Parts: sequence; structure tokens; C-alpha cells
Amino acid sequence: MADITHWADVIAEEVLAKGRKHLVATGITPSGHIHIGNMREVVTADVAYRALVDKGADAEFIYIADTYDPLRKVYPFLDESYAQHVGKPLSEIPCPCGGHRSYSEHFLEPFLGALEHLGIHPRVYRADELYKEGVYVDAIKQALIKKDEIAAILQKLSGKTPADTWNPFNPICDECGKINTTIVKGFDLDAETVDYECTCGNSGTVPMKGGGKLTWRVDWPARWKALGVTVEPYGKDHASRGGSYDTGVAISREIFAYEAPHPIVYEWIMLGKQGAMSSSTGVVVSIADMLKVVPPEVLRYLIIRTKPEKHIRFDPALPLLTLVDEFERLHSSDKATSYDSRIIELSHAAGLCHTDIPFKHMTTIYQVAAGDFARILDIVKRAGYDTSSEKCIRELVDNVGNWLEMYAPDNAKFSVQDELPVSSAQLNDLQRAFLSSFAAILDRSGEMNGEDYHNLVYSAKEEGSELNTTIADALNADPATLEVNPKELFKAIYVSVLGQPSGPKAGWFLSSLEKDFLAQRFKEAAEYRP
RNA sequence: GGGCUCGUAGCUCAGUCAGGCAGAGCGUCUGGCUUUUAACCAGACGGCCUAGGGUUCAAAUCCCUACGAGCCCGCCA
Repeated sequence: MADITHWADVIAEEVLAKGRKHLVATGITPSGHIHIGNMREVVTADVAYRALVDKGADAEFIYIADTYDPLRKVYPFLDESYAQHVGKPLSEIPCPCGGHRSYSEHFLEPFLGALEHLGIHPRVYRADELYKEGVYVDAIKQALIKKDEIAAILQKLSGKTPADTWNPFNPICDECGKINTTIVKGFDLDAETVDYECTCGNSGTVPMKGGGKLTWRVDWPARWKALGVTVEPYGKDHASRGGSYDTGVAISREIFAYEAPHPIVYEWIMLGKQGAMSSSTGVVVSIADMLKVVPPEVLRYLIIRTKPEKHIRFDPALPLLTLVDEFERLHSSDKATSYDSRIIELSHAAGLCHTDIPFKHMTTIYQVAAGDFARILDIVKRAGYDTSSEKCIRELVDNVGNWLEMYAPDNAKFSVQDELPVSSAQLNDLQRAFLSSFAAILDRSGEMNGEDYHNLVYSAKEEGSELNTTIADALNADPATLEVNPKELFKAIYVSVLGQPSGPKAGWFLSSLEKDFLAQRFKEAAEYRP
């Protein structure tokens, strides 16, 4: 097999063939909790951007929050009082929680936090600010002048005739504040103003600067031109023939004399067995929810390893562990192909937290420490992991804790019992002898790591070993005929500590607990005879 | 009614851009081993690359058609 080129590098090569200077853009409307499909959009854009930079392009990456779009309806998560705000630009509506300066900011802030989390650092623009600063004024003039041409393009490509009163510019009414109830009556290119009438009965004049917004199908190409966008990913909803990319290409070329950006069409992310994520079916996972359980690198990996035009299936239960394992294995593998390495490299973007603690191991540590961060940190230190970045460990701990709570199957869970479990009464003589001998050795030994514990348990069946000899003495048995099944020994450990017959991999598990606690507990269990 | 994308091992998918012996991980099976909340090591099995046609010395790859799956579009991102 010849060397495989990662899709991001393929895109970068195609784009570079058109020129060296590039602007990768992505945009999302913060009308509600930002959807996971949008995560794919920004990760895709970020990766394309990084690939371009890696190839020596003079590239920039921007994110535009469409804060000037009107609120479409009172979403289920909104109070009924929001009915009065339907039709107003999101940036001009009060925040649902009262803690942000506007409605759009309420949803934008956590999303920007998520971007930071994922190591994605675009220059952020807010559409309302761009309009208010006048960035769109030239495009607005062109659109107003060439209204009929635009209408003709829309009609030709999308097949529907715009209404007589249709206009590419939607003024914001001074009176009711709405943007979707106004009709343009005239404009003045020198004064840079637009006259309108509103269905609320008001009429007036607004400045082109911040007085309204271009309709979506015109806004998009206007933005390409105004900002110089050359690469942009978008969901397949825009990719239909006659869809907004199609009309955007034509409007951009014919009205604004600007070549449309290189398209990257991406597919949706499907959730587990529930199928496509969609707000109408209620199958929705917010980015915040996703980041609660998935380390950011793994989420990037999930998206980066799959070509944009393919569905991604994401299952947050056990398959998540497989995904994390796969990532970690690839990450530390020395026989990864150049293709694998490239995927890891792109997943592990600059500014992203990375610890060397396996997710799976953390599920054990977390439960041993009952979620207490200070104790977790102690255990992690004792296990010899890198603890230089407490922040990274904190993130992993939060992911694991949330995963255990939200998605982990029961058989992945356990809890260390504060008191000796009563089920210890069932232990047989061999198990008791083992526990007391084990405890005695622990008392005398220094710190032990996972492998030490593992080896120590197995030494019980080796004739002549300290543990074997002690057990034989305790039972008054001949070491030569002593039958020791390690399985029973493990069971004794789990029963006395967890009150259940099985548990996490013993080495890791025991080394996560305090040695003195173990010695004490094993002694109690060995002597417990109700 | 139109359109977009996908179809490769039991599962999840690389490989298609740029044609050159059919690939990985997981699962399964076999052997080894110190059984651990999906142990580890070694190996094997596993494919009419959805179907049919075309181009070519050569097709999973390019072209046409059909079928299957998912989704989008009627100015509302």
C-alpha cells in the first residue's frame, strides 16, 4: 500500500493549488445549546487549517457566531415570555439565565469554552458586531442595487419565486425590534440608510451599519467577500442542489465578483444505537455533555479519523472505552504508520491537555478514591504518573467521574467498603490464611507498585516462596501438598475490600489503595468469624 | 418531486482524489501464559470490495445503470 494521505492533507493540497494565502471560516448560530454536529464543523475546519499551516500556507482561521440572526421560535427550553422576542436578533434579546449580556452570549460562552477545551483557537467574530462596525455595508449596497439579479439567481437555482416585497436586506424595526417583519421601501446609497415599513405599524429609516441584516442566502456569500473566506466546511443540509452553497456560489460570483470558498461537506454524527442526531427526534447531545465524558483529544480523534463525508457513530457507553483505548494505544505505539501518526498529531493539537494516565486506569483510581481529588492525586503520584499538570488530571478525573455516573455499565462499577463487608464470613480457611499472611508481608514491605502486588499474589502458589510457606504454616499443611488456586486468592481480596467476588485488575487496584489500610483490612477479614 | 453522501471481513472502518497482488482495529478460533470488571503474547480463520454493464494490458478505485442505506432541499442555516 502506498502512503495514505490524510483527508485534511488532501484538502490542504487542493486548496494550496489555488493559492498560498487562505482564510478558513466556520460559523454557527447560537440560538440554543450548540449541537454536536457543530463540533464536527469546527474540528474539521481546525484540522484543515492546521494542515494548511503545516504545508507552509499563509493561513488564518476564524469563527463567526451568527448572533444577528432572529430567534425563530420559543424553543422548549425557553420560558413562554420569550414569545415577545421571536423575530429579534439573538444579540438583542435578554439572556435566559440573566448572567450574560445577551441571549446569544448565553449559548456562545460555553461553546467558546468547549473550543478552548479542544485546543481550537480561531479568531472569533460576532455577526452583530460585524454589521454594527460596517463590515457589510458594501455588500448591502450591492445587494440592494442588484436585488432583482439576486432574486433571479435564487429563483433559477432553488426554483421558487421570491415574493414581490422580497429584499435581500432585512431592517430591524425601531419600534418592535424585530428583523423578520419589515419590508424595504427604499434606500439612500450616500447616506447609507434604508427605509422600511414594519407589520407592527411602524415605519422608519435605519443605517446600513447595524440597522439590519442580509438574508441568510445573501449573508453567506457577502461574508466570503467581506472577510476573504477561501475554505469553509458546512453540513450537508447546505449541500443540496439549489441549497445555500449553490446559490451562494452564484451570488458570490455574479453579485460580489468573488470566487466561493473551497467546500468541505461533512456528515452528521449518529448517537449510539439511537440513530442520527436530530432535534426533531429529540436525539441530541450537547457539546458540553460530550465533553463531560470524552477527553478532548479523543473527541478530536473520533472526528479526525473519519473522512468528513462519512457518518460517525458515537456510543458513550462501553464503546467509548474501546475508542479511548484505541487512541491511547495508537498514541504510544512505536509501530504506527505515518498515517496513524498524522491522525494522532492532528488529534493532539497545540494547547490541549494530555496526561499519560489511561482512562481505564483512572476509572479504577477514581472509584478507589471515591472521587476525592486529593486522594486521586496521591494515588496517581504513587503510581508514578506524570503529575506536573494538575489541570489535565482534573479534566480526566471529571470525564471519568461523569462517565461512571452517566454511561458506565454496572459491571464497571465498584466501591471500597469503609467497614469490613459481612460477606467476609464466607471466606474459607485457605483464603483466611492467605489474607493474614499477605497482610504480614505488607506490614514489613516498602511501597509496592501494581506489578509487585500482582507477583506477590501469584507467589502464593510457588513452593518455597515466603507467602507460600507462611500460608502452609498457618494451615499446618505440608507445602509440598498445599493446593493454591490464585483465583480464590483474588476473590478473597475483592470480598474483603469491596464486598463482591470480583473487581478491577488486581495490580492496579491494590496499588491504588493505602498499603496500611490493606494490611489492616486483610487481618480483620482473616479473623472475622461471626 | 428534486438533490447530496455512503455501500469494502461478523462489527467499526482505512484504501477510491492519483487504476498496479484486498488492509487495520475489534470480535471469533487455535496455541502459549502468572484468569481480572473487554488480561497479555503468538498465530489462524474470515471478502463475488452491493449488483450489472463499459473503458483499460490492468478496476474496490474511472464512466453508465440498478438496488440498498442515511440525510437534505420548497428562502427558515
